[in-house]
Amino acid sequence: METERITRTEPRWERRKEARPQELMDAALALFAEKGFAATRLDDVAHKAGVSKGTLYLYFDSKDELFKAVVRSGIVPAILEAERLLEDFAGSASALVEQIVSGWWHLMVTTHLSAVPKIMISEARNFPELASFYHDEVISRGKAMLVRALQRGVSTGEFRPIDVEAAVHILMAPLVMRAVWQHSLGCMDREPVRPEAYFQTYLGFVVRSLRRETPSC
Amino acid sequence: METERITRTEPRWERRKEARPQELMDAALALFAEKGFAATRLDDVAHKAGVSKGTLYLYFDSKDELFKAVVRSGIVPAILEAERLLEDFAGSASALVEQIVSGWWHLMVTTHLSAVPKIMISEARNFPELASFYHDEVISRGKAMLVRALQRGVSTGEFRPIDVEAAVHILMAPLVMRAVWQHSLGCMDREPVRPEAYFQTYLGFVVRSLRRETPSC
Amino acid sequence: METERITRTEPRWERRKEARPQELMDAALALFAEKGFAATRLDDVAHKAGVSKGTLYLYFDSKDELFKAVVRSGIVPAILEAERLLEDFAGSASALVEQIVSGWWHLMVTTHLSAVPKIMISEARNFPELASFYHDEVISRGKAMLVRALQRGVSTGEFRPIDVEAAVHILMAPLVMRAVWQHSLGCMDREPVRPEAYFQTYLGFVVRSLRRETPSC
Amino acid sequence: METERITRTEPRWERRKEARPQELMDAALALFAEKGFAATRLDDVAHKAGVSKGTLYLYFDSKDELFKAVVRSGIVPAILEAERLLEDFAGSASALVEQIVSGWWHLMVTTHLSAVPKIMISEARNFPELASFYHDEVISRGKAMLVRALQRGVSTGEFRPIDVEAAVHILMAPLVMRAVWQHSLGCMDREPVRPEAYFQTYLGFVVRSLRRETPSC
DNA sequence: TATGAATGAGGTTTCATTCAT
DNA sequence: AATGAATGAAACCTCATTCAT
Repeated sequence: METERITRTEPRWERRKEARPQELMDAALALFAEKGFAATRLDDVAHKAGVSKGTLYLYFDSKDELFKAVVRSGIVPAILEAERLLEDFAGSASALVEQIVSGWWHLMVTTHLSAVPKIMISEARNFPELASFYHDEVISRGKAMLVRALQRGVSTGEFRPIDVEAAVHILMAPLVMRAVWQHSLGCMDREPVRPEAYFQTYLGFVVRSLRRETPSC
Repeated sequence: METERITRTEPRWERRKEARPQELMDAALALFAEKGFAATRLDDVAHKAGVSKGTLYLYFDSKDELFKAVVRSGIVPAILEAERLLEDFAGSASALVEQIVSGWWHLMVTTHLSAVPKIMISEARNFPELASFYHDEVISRGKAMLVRALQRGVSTGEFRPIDVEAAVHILMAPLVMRAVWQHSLGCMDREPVRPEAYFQTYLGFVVRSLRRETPSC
Repeated sequence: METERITRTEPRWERRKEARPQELMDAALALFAEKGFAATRLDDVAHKAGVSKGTLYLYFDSKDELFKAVVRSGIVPAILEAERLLEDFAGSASALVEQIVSGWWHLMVTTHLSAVPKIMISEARNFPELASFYHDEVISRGKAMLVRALQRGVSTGEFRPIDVEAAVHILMAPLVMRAVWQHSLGCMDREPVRPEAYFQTYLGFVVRSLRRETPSC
Repeated sequence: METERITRTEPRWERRKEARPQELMDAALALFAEKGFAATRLDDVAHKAGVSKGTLYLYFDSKDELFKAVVRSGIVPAILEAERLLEDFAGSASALVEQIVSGWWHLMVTTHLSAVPKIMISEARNFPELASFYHDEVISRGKAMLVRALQRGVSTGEFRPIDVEAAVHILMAPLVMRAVWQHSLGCMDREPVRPEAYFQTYLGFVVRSLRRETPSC
């Protein structure tokens, strides 16, 4: 017992109060996205974050609260930033729409947040309160931005007249779907469509779908 | 609330045993779509189908097998019928595309099958074998139909040149997304877009996205 | 597998829907009395009752509900019967008091219900709702019986004037204490006082405590 | 609510480490009495004593040891003092008995020690060793004092002949019960009996129970 | 064939205890 | 001496699965 004193060099654990919540949420985000909420075990979340199960409960009151924290902290900052960016956008309606969809695309490509839409869609029914929160804080506000952009284009005559509400859903679908797909059936694709090709083709579709008809000669 | 049983016309005691599997799969489809796979209890499935939990095991070996049977029996017949219908389609590429998307739309609107894409997307990662099956038997074959239609349009000059693979994903996204939405966050929409408006707007987008550019004067 | 067919003579379990609840409550009563509520494991309760843990949950929603059921089903019938017996009691106040305390003593000696006062006293603070129920349904009604008997004795001059409310507590204390003692420190007594000696001495004290002073000569 | 700290007169930083164990035991006594042993969390004990959980372990090796220390330090000094007081008591047997019960009553009313009988009764079965200690050091010695007093009264003819062992239990029951009651179901009493009324009525009962029968004329 | 009581593995959650700071 | 973050064993509870009836 007293004989080996030098052996233990590294401590059994470290004290990392500040970093823990984010590490745990990152681990949880990944697992929720991969397996869904119910199939994710807290043991695995803790293990992935490099702590024990008990530690998780120092920072989150329950599995539900962890899930909510993951969604809230993951997406709300992004929507806020988007709103700030667009606040005093000066360009054409086309450019504005392109800015919005590019912003979303960029967010999904450069971060792990594409998992959030997937888990929200998968689990909305089991978390009505969270779904309500997500609807109010993310979807409504995201839609509002796009609705305003389309209405501006229509009223200036830059876009043809359209059902703006329907159009927003239709325009966003390929972007949301791509994110969702990556975390579910996408891994089955033998020859997945490359991201750039997908987005460029998508942009081409958006432009042609919206612009005013050029009178044929 | 959750207790509403499958409607039956025959009296209980004459129910032929051949009908049982389908009744159970119907009940399961509804509950899987609503709550997800893990959160659905077999007790509830059995109760909704009007039988006891033990009976369920006379027809399905496990919860997993029930799930697979639901997906398989729900969607494969539909894809088969679609292929048969399109086999000797004679019209233009536009008409062909419209036929395909209308067929899907009709299927989703008139049956409960819109739940299948939702649960496949939600659970694909937990059922790799089933996901593989679904990919091969449903997605690949569905995509193939649309790819052929687009290629035909492009080669005849009816459509502009496009990345056909990407286009298929983008074109289907608003349709799949609509189905998925209904079974998740859709219930949060205060003023949901009416189905007809959605589909008509969608069709307008599809047409304008694909057709050859009219040379401006 | 197929080779040994005669070996298994007794089934893995029996179906005893009717008897289970009482068996479980009996087991729980014994263990709650011995170890207290928190220190009793449901595993042990189930094992003592000869079933598995899961079975317990077929009959009781939670550990709390099991505890409440034990108390309720154990004591309420006894109090009811006591009230019925005393309803048209015709003898003297002394005889009435003796009837009441003898009834309690008999109940404690001939059944396992002496555990109920012990666990109620030990756990009252952790189950305010149950304590309230017990107070209203058992203690209040028990006290009421004794209060009436004492008042009758005082007003007929059979007993000396006393503070009836205080007297009830004091008179019951040796009876309740004896029950409680048996389930806690009693097992430490090297030479426990025999039940009959205890009760006879007690009765002697009661009589002398209550009866009117005989005027000294 | 539970957070009220032990009142301190010295400022925090000067608190001598000698005071800590008693502060912790005071906090523990209160919580053990209120919730029982198992339901008391060491976090709460530490918090109530104004220290952290880790500090508690500097003074007590485990929750069990803390519990034992609480009981030991709470009650042994009291019994010692009682023995000293009674050692050369010169009055009548009646006065001696009254001195003993008054001494107990006073102790229970003026300190928080009434919690000790309650927790010992509740937890005796879970702590056989402690129960044994308590039985030998407290109950036996307390009983011995009363036994001697009664025997003296009987042999001098001041008391009537009685079963002394039984009488001791019966005489103490109303006192012990009152202490126990305060920490359990007592809080349910709508109109609790006032302490003075209780004790005076009790004393009246004791006197009449013990004194020699006055021969009726 | 049909039932539903019984099972028990596996998950979430709590909290006494340890130990890096 | 003091802290409180981290641990992990152990408890409650759920529910897919089995099997006596």
